[in-house]
Amino acid sequence: MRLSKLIASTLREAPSEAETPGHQLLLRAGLIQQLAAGIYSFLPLGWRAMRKLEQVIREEMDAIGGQEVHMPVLQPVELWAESGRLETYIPPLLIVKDRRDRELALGPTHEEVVTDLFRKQVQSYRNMPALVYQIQNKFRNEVRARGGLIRLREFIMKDMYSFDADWDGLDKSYDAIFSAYVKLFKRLSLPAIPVDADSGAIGGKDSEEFMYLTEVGEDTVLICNECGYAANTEKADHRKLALPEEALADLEEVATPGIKTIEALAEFLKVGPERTLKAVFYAADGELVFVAIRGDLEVNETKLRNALGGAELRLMDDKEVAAAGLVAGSASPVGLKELAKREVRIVADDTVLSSPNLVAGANKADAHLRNVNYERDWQADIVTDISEAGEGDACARCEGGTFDAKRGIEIGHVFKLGTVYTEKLGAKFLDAEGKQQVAVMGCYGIGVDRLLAAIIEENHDENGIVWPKSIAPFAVHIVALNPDKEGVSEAAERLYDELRERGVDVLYDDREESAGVKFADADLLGMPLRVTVSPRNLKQGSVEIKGRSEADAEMVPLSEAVERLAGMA
RNA sequence: CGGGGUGUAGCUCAGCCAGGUUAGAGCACUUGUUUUGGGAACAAGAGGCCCUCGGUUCGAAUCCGAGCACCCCGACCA
Repeated sequence: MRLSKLIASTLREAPSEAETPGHQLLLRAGLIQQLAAGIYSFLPLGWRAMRKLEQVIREEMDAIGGQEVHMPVLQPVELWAESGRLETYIPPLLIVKDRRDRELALGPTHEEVVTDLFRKQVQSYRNMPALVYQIQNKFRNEVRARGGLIRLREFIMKDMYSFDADWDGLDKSYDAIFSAYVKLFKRLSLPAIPVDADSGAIGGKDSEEFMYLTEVGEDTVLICNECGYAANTEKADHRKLALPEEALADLEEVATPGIKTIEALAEFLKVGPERTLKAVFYAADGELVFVAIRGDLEVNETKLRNALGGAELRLMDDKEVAAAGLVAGSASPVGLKELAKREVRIVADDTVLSSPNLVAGANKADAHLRNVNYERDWQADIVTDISEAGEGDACARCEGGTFDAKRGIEIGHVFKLGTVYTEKLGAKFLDAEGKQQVAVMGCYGIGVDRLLAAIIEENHDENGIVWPKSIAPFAVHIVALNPDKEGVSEAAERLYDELRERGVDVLYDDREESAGVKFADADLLGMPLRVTVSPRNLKQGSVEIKGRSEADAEMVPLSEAVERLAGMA
């Protein structure tokens, strides 16, 4: 490719929309162009990198027996009704109507479609495990796009699905794909670590995310400084402070004028926040949910959502709380259901079971209750772990370890789905005994655009991108200085042609630009090898070869240049 | 959806508060001359529905109202 003909130009200044170094480089190097929030075009260089990246992913998926397919973007909503996700999938599906008013969802993921494919194609255990994957555009009705390619509304995903004859088989498939991911990220020069994760709207049991740790990440990962246990905050198990056992004391109302927060309450009554009961109100699909949690803990909305069966959650504001006949600053589960003007569900964190004599609200302003005890004074509809772990909290997986918090980008996610979809959609096969069985499923995603963004975030310096060889848009970048002088242009053209004949991907800077501009662009674009052809070098019968990450260049005789470069590329 | 911010040339921004000639700069782009090893110099040019709609006014990029878009923080996820 001749740089003079490239339909994208480099930018000296990054558009103001970009904040992270990676996003700025993506725009400055002319790899992508935004069309709308979370929707981007890939320009020639960006698309070449994407295609190479896809190819590396394909090789790793094929290596473990993956079979590439291509499934439709348009998915009949009836299929989603069959799996039960038409109502529960959050955010809601993007749905278009065809000319006969039939509703089609733009696929945000393909569990339903692939399960349908499997049930129609595979009838025997002999064809299993079945590993199918595709690399394809996904559409999500995201609440908020973010960070360039980090969070998109339309994006490219590599999604693989495994179908096994039994649960042991699923474990094996999962492990094989897990290992393939480890290998893949290593090959891409990207340090990514697996962490425990919630399975969210996809469903299923075990699930791990591959995180690239970076300050610009949007997820928070907790890592135990003792045992190494790593988990997304939405999933992390922490050891909550245990309170000493004590005899239950009598309920007692105390005046707490103007006290509305746990902090103020603890201060006012001279007790630790762990001796208080915090009340938080949520609207869960319109239903009023009262969450009771010890004052020293925070609500983990993912855990809460799971406890409520996947409802869409929203914190209620004080007005809504008041409209329900309750007092936001002094709410209490004691006598709550009698007082509330509408149906209310009470969800309690499991710490309430072992935390005696707490201070809770009195359901009226300026008053609280002492010695509130679960069971005796109030009961919840659901009692489970709904508290969020944070930095410094004790790890539940070992003795003595505490969590460090890190930011990360989730570039891959693997799930053991089990039989959630295969049962609903009737994906059955015959086993060795001729008995009908339901297939056991797993799914494994990689966000390809996001992966590209992470690779750039990880592989750049102050001058630009430093492409890993495996996905660089071009292997060699020829810089011709003073192309109109002393045979420079001829030598550069010949090098360009001969390298291409050898199958090397070459970018050729044939523009009439000053040396400074050309070198700066070469650094910005970041191809692994730079060859400088100039009058000065040609006088010695040489060209200059420099690796993008090397400090110094090497003079190589012109006659050997093609051979050398072809060997290095 | 809640909170914060921004919309003026391809990009970065000034002008707006205190309304008043043909709306500016730098970068990028075109032409010419001179340069030529780390974002050159000079000269000449092209390029703007000042986000949209409505209002106030003799007159609106500027003031007022509504809307839209984009960015950031939270809920969603690859």
